[in-house]
Amino acid sequence: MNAVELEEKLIRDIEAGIFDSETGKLPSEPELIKKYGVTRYTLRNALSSLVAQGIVYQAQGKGTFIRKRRHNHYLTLNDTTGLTVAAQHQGIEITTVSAKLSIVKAKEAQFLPEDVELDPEEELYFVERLRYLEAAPFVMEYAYYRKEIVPYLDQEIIVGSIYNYLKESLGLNLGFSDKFIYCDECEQEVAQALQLKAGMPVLILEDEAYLAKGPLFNFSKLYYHYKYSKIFMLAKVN
Amino acid sequence: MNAVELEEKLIRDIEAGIFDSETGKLPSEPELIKKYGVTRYTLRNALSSLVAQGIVYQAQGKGTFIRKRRHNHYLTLNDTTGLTVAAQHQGIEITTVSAKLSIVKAKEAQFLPEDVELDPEEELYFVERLRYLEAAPFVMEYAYYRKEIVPYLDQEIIVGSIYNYLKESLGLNLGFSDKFIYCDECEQEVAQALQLKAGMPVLILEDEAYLAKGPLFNFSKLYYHYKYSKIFMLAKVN
DNA sequence: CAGTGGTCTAGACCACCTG
DNA sequence: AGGTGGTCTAGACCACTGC
Repeated sequence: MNAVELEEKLIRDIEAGIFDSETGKLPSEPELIKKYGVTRYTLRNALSSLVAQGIVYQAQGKGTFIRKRRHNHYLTLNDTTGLTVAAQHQGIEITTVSAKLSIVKAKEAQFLPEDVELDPEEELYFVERLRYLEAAPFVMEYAYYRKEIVPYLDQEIIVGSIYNYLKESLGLNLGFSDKFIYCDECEQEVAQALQLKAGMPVLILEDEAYLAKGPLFNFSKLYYHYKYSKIFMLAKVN
Repeated sequence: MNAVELEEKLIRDIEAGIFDSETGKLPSEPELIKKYGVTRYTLRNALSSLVAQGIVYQAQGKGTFIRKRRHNHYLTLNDTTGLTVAAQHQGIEITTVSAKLSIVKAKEAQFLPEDVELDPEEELYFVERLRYLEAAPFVMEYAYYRKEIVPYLDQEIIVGSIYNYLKESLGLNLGFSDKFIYCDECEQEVAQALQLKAGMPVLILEDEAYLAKGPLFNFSKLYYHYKYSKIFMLAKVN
């Protein structure tokens, strides 16, 4: 069993309630090592992933404890998953209600990445998507993909999961992404899509995504409806 | 040399430009191990901290590379530091222009933590602070501290770094904190403090902070001026 | 194929908490 | 003092990249 498998097994076991439900205490590391037949390295990797997700916390000298959470938020931001709709696991669905595809040159783009200088003549796919959370407008996305890295996109692909297509069909090895979060007054075009009024708040997420090998392949700007968007994150305190 | 010392040394060496400035490539791991006299475990811990800060990235089969960044943001959110003012390193200062301290019972609090049930009669310190970034109003903070864990606060403490006081003077062992980020329309009281108008956007950060041993000791709500607040974060892409 | 980072094993010692 | 998690050592094998 590797770290990822162990992590999934631990989550299942926690949800199944097989550990002490009174105190929320997990067995000690030596016991878990025996129970799951892994080394301490693998166990601790799996556990630290659970810690990062806010599922458990570890206290030196005491043990590992399940966290009781009553979170009621839609977006989760963390190291390993980026920004995800937490509620998707609970059956709440995101649907793409409109998606538009075009090709533009970098010099014509509405915005450019902060950290990478592009050739003005470079061709980019431009994807505009409006997505709903259940029946409510949730996010208006404007995304550019560098054509030299993502050679093909079509309408069918962009209504689904673009990242899955990049990984599965194109075999791209995705690496990391920079995210910038802020809020601003909503402009007319976005306001209309999200059924807001111009000047009302909107939560903006700028994203610059890189392949594992280093090059930028995608940069985008996502406008979230402020009433349905709450980002969750866990941090170590220093 | 331990992982933290190595991390600091690596940052100094990167800033000093001692590595290949053309490609940004660091020496390979075996070479760094020799150079700094540490084991691979320690080296990789230090490097993964640099990765989490967006200072370098690692590409399997290729090497470790320095990232060129031109970020222009004020707030950094990451695992190990929580939310920090990035620009502080560059001489931009945060000053507390007003700070008010009172004691209330939990049942009288303006808001309560999502994840912890408090005794309505429990006493809390309530700290209201307005802080400026240079000459502009930056953040209005409303923070509650559980008196049974933080037995003493006074005016002098709350104008400075409360967390430093908790660590250094009270010897508390801080653990982790949940953070919720969203935006909303600004209410009158906050608007006035931030020199905004009611209804304009405001970036809100809710924070629930726990000791290493597990108990909640602080929960707060920070209202950031939307024009000066941009949060940076780095994520692995799956 | 050689060199890179990614994962894992096995074991030691340290720091912290509780009784 | 004994048990807990936190850090570190030393070494092996795997997966990916580029020549």
